[in-house]
Amino acid sequence: MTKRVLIAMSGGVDSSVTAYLLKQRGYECAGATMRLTCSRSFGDDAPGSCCSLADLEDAEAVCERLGIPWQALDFREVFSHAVIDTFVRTYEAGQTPNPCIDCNRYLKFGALLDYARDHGFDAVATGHYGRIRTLEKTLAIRPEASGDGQSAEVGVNLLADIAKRAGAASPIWTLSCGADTAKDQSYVLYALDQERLAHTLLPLGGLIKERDVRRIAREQGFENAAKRDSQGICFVPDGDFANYIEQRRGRALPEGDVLDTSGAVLGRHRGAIRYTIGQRKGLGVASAHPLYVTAIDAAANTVTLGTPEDLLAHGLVADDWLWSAPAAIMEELLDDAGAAGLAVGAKIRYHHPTRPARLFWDAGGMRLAFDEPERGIAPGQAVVIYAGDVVLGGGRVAQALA
RNA sequence: UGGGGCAUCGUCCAGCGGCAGGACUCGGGUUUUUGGUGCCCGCUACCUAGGUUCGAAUCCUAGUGCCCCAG
Repeated sequence: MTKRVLIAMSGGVDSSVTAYLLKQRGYECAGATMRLTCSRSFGDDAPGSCCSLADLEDAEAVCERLGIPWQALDFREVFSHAVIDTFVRTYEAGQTPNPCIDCNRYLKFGALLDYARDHGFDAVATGHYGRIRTLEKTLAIRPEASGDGQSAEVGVNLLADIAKRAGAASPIWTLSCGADTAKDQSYVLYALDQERLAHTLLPLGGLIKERDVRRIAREQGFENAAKRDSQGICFVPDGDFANYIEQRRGRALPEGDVLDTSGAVLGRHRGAIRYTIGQRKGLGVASAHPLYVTAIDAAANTVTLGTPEDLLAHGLVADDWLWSAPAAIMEELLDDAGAAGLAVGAKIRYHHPTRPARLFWDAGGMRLAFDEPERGIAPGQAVVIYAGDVVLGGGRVAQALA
């Protein structure tokens, strides 16, 4: 029986090629474009936002060209609550949010996936650069998998262990890095659990964007073949998120003191939300050496600056943890690992190397201890753990540990 | 107001007779479906007035300001 797939169409190149590839493979396809922001009339957003009129037209045009149905879905309310509110609240708490993570979790693989399954679709597809396979297949192709030495080795053992513990039960799904290492998006997809992975297709995972995807788009005559990659926060097209938050709150952010690590006042800041841990630019404080934001105290409304050394941390506590790998097995593995911790690779931010670490299951949440100290661990950001290039799960950084 | 020291980019320092150099800040760019990091490019300065010299930020004199020690 032909599988029915709902494709999340942003109007960009990636999702367009996604639709084309699935059509080629014989899926029964339909395209959907989510309307996410609260512009006054449908699609009057500035260029660069998620659902400008031009983007909607691009998505519709591609579907028309492919001969598949297209629809726009109004998800503004979910987006506002699940993504924007969290974004604002996190900043106000002195932390640094990653709205794309929430958007994937609650929109693309949340509301959209729910909608799809409610409407007779078997799966949702997106243009993300990540690969979903069965664990069996992942283990089979393991030898040629690239990796960063040690953690890749660790990964093989872990994955084999998971397979062993799972026995011959229902298939286990793995989420791996995209083949295009420059575009890999596995980090922002860690909220895809087994259930969601079973109903998700990422046909671009094995392709290289500039080499393959754009070529296919050109060959198919897609208008958006040369369209720029999206970047920045889609609901803040001009990138001035501090101003966005001020607008949304209806008042200016209070000024506060900029301190050094001893507590001495170095200057003033125009709102603590303008800063993030590890930030160097825009501090307005001159010294013999560059200074970085090492702490943000929302309650005291202060920003503390220090040296690169002050940014080093050996571990972190994460909350809001989600397993991409089978949860029961992962928890069993953690229990068995005990005080030694579970050896994994950990990524504390997007576009950052995976670093060897040990994972512990503490009372309050997950704790990670890095083999070598990490720089600039920012609360609010996602930490994603890997076995080799396979995503095991992730959470939200609650606190860095010295 | 006795003695000593210092006055150079917005900030901190280098240059001590031959076209003023760096770091930090700031601005721009690049990278990036978060923020940040990184990388590239750029910006602005010799306290004032005389003098010595072919030539002075650099030497001399005076002035002004600041600092330290003696009070």
